[in-house]
Amino acid sequence: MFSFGNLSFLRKQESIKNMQTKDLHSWDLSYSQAIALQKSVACKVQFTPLKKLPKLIAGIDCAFSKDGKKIIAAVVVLKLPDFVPAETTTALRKVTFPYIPGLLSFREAPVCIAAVEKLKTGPDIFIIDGQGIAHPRRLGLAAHLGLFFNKPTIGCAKSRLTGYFEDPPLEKGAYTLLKDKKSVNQNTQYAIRDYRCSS
DNA sequence: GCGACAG
DNA sequence: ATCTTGTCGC
Repeated sequence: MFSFGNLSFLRKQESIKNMQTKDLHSWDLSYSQAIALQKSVACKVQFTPLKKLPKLIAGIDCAFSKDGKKIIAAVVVLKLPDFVPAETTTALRKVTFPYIPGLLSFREAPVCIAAVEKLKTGPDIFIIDGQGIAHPRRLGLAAHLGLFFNKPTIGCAKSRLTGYFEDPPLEKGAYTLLKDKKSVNQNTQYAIRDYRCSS
């Protein structure tokens, strides 16, 4: 039986845009409730194209203390298009949530948010160390933070969480699709379910 | 029922 | 994530 905190912002799914950092600390929900809430939030996500080119881009990554009891987030803001460093911040929190594949947000989002809230500049877009919508419920850490910040985010994970893919050619701009089965069959479906029209 | 599984 | 050891490629 699991019981975890840090889920109130999902509880307030009807007002994602107004979520506050303080909302991240007060509720205890079960593992299955957390999953249900991720699905519920993902239902409401809509994609909107960028209207103008970003001028500031931020990168976020987390590290842990040697004893594993503290989590540290660092944010680096770069000016575009020349990538000149503009600002950096860090934040440190106690670790309050275990690592569970699919629920990384509840472990890393709070400290990431704390670090971003220290920024004096307002980045137009974020690159985040984790999956975005390439997630079983379309709500990886990067997608989650994108909703929280109400800004575009790019999930930049170092390995696969869900689905299968073939390595793309080693050429600039090359890509392959994430599929739902370990197969070279071209007819396999796209791995990332769309929750916008389902429960 | 069993394996897979971001950081 | 972090640590440690073993293997591989340049």
